Amino acid sequence: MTARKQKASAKRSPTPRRRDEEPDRPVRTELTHDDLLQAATRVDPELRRRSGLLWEDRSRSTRGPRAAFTPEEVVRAAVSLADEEGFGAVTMQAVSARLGFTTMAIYRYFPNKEALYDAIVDAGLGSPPRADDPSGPWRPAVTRWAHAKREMLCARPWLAELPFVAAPHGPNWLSWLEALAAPLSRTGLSAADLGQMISVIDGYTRGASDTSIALARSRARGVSVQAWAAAVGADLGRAIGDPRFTVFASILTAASEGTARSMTESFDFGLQRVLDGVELYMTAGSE
Amino acid sequence: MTARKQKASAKRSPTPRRRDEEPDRPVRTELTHDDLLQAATRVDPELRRRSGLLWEDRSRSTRGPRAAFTPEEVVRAAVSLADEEGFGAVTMQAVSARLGFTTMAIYRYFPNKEALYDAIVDAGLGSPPRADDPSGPWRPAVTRWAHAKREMLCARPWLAELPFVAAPHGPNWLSWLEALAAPLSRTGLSAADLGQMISVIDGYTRGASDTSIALARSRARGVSVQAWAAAVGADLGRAIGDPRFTVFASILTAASEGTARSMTESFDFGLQRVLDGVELYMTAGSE
DNA sequence: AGTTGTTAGTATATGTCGTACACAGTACGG
DNA sequence: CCGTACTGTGTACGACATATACTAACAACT
Repeated sequence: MTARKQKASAKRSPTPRRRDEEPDRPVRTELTHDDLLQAATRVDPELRRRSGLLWEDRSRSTRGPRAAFTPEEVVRAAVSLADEEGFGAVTMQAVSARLGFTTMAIYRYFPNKEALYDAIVDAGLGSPPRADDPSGPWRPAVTRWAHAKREMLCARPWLAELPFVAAPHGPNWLSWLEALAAPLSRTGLSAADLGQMISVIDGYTRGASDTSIALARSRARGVSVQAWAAAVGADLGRAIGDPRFTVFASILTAASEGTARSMTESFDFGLQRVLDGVELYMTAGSE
Repeated sequence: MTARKQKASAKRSPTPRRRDEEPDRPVRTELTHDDLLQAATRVDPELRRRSGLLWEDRSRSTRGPRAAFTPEEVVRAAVSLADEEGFGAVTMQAVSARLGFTTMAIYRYFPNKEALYDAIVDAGLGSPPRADDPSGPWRPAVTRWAHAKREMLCARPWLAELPFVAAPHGPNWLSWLEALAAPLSRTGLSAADLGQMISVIDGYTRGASDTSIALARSRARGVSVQAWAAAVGADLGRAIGDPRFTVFASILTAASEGTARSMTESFDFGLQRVLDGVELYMTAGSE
């Protein structure tokens, strides 16, 4: 009955969960880049395995029957499933059914659903666009990068449904970072500052795309743009007239009668403000 | 068979996809603020109900037996469950068990899990910090807001696991926006520009907190900081030596020997760049 | 006070999902 | 040409969301 979950709620026992090699070291909130690389030597075996599945060549032994399909086919099937029916539709059964095999067949290739998800995420990210001018000015290149990333996220709105920072980072994830780092590095900023700027630009791109992503996700589920806007608008509209949200309400009503910007224009406007800030730091630092 | 699994909530109608009042209107990608408010009049009934559950007073009729608990208690139990054991532990069974009732009892208060999640998200957001100086300069106030929001997200890392832009926005969600809008409005920017700046700052805050959130989430699951850093570092470390990621690898190695910034410092550094951009636009526009 | 209808929590059942485990067939390497 | 490592399959189980039918409480109207 309910006794089983009783255990879960009462389990704040002396050993909370997983054990690590350093048992009672005080937890530090602050973390430096140094820590990051220092610690990379001793890796949690579970996460190492997940990461390995993403990066290492998985060539199978020549013994036994020939494999009927490849991990890539599994991932392809899963990605198209997510594209067509949303991320929630990606179940082990649905993926295997699409391939024409039993559910358990997938487990020969991926130890569990998590591992499959890791692969799906990296595949879903795809490759960043080629840099058209590898020595041109940084700012238009970065602008193109941000728009491309936003478009990619809108095209695959299910990507934003999972916390992919926590997951192992695959080749495509790194490729996107590299594609941003390359033009930025032409600014002559220090390595430390470059890392910062990457996180500023990537952070804005990801965060400011949220509304567009949500819209794209709803549309993928068959909700019309009108219905979606109605739902969001109705929520925001509750601010109007409520004494707790006077400032926000005034923005809302004023904005509705002013010149309306499209979402892409909004994104670009914000991006240019962010890049202004980056540029200001560069010029102020160099002179 | 490709299991026809819609989102569980949308599966009752004979037609798989949800129908809207405007059946075949061509889908428009671009959306203006105007559309948003225009359309808010005709609201999708399902979403309206979810939104109503968050906003409207749910007083029950006086007939029948007295209620043994309130929706607030359910939400409180669910939030503490998420805090303690992660968002994945929030199941209908676990929540009800924690309250000491049967699973189905919750369905008297929330029509389904989605509706409960809506409430949990808004409760998890909590209230934004009180503005200490309602007429002081905008920039420190906005800085405090961003840090507060980041801290809130790190304290409840499970909030970032769900796409809460798509969900109905509750009172707390609007409160956070209001708390950011208030100091920003003192800049004298136009309403349209204010809306933009809100999305810039909120977008950066949300996006740039990702790494910290992921760290917090791992820690909440009992993974030590060292193990987490090891996993992330091991992935990033794969860039080093790989000809595809030369620029990024050089940033990585150079940064590791330079002065290390803490994550909070990094966040603030980026935030100040963003605010520089905002400020630049203000001053450039006004003079 | 007795009746009645609404409502609250419960019991039970069904279908989906992830995944453990044992199996039977396959083909390489000895 | 046989053993063995590996293949996909069949079956089973427990967690989970939720529909449906129930029992009992209790206010309102006789």
